[in-house]
Amino acid sequence: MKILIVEDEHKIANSLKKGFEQESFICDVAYDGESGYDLASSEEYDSIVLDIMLPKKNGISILRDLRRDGIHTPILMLTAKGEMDNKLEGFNSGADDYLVKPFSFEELVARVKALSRRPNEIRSEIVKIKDLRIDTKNQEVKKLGKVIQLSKKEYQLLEYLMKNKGKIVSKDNIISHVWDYEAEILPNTVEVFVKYLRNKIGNNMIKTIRGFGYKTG
Amino acid sequence: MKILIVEDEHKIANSLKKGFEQESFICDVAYDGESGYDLASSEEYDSIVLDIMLPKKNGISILRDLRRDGIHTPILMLTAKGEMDNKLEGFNSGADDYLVKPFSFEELVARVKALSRRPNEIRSEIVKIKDLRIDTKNQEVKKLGKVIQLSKKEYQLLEYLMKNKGKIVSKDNIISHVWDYEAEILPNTVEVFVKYLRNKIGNNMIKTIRGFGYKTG
DNA sequence: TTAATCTTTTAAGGTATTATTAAGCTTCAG
DNA sequence: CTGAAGCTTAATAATACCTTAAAAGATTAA
Repeated sequence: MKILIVEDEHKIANSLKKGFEQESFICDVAYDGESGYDLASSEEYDSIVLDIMLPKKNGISILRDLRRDGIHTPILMLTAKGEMDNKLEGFNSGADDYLVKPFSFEELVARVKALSRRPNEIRSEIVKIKDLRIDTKNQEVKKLGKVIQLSKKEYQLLEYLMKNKGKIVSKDNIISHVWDYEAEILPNTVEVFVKYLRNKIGNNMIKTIRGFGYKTG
Repeated sequence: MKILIVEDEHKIANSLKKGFEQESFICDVAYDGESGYDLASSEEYDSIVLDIMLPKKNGISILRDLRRDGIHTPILMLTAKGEMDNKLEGFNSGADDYLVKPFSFEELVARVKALSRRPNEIRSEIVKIKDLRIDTKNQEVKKLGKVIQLSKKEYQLLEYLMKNKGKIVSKDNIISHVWDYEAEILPNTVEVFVKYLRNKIGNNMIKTIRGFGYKTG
């Protein structure tokens, strides 16, 4: 179980870290909004504990940006009492839970555990190559943050290629995985769809390995 | 703080009751599904602890009916290990938390406290997109402050779409969530209801993602 | 109850998009 | 140079979705 704590008060942050480690969590800490956002974007966490008031980039902005990026890691917001008005705002930006300071550490742990235990069907898997990322839950493809519209077959083909990034996949392979079990499809159909994809996501993403198949990543 | 425990094993139920009373909770117990449902409908509780396997009416059915009745009391589900598949189902039917047996009593208390402490903002959740807002507590939909009259199914569909705003929901998804568990409904029915909704709330709210489903927000 | 009204579901026709095939062209290895 | 493998484009077939209307179920009022 790995979590991220984003909290600018070093004293609080460190005692939280200690506490969670005692509960056998693996625990990263960020002391400002920007590095919090960067870590949350690049690492895979089971949950994120996120303070609202932060230097450089506030918690709500982080939350909003992460969700926009297609990152659905469960997030628990920490709010000071005076920030009460932000609660609704936080929820509306996609927080999964929140806790008002001061809170008992036991309660925080219980909630984080609850969040992390949520079945991952709710969360989504994200595969990315270069500047292209697909969100397998939302079946959404983005290049440099811009959504690319794909048809169903195009999407399925791309997902298959990207899930096998680094490997060479033959046309037969593709046919048996992307089309129905015993679909009678010409290899040319695959070529055509590769062409469609290249038109949409760029020519440099899918490489042809003559005689063997295609390779991505 | 008043809670309801619905558990058919008298031994467990009674020891839970004792434990909670020591934590100064007021505590009702029901030993089967039907009386559990009746109590939950007629009394006001801060939280409900609900076993899944129950005589007469199972936990998921109780949960679903309560939510349908507009009762949003926080509910914590108890699941035996073998019932793991039901977790998702539980969450999807509107459970707020769940615990897998066997669990420590301390953890149960912590979670129930956490649930009961949740402010009503969560329960009567207000979801809004653009100039449309729905109040899930009152099942009221407003556009630019003006109330929009929706039929039951129309409302349920809209709520489901808006609770998943930003995500693509497939017709199958919609069918299994908005209609009854084993309802035999044609995909066309969903299309028709989308049309009805669009007529009432405007065409720009629900986007069609051909081949995948619909997206809101 | 019965009629009147509203809601839910099915059915059928139309349209636009997507999937597939075919045919000619290009590239590359031998 | 040649033949196989792959690329590309356009044409055709299939299908998803929209729309309208009407049938089937509920609900309400008289």
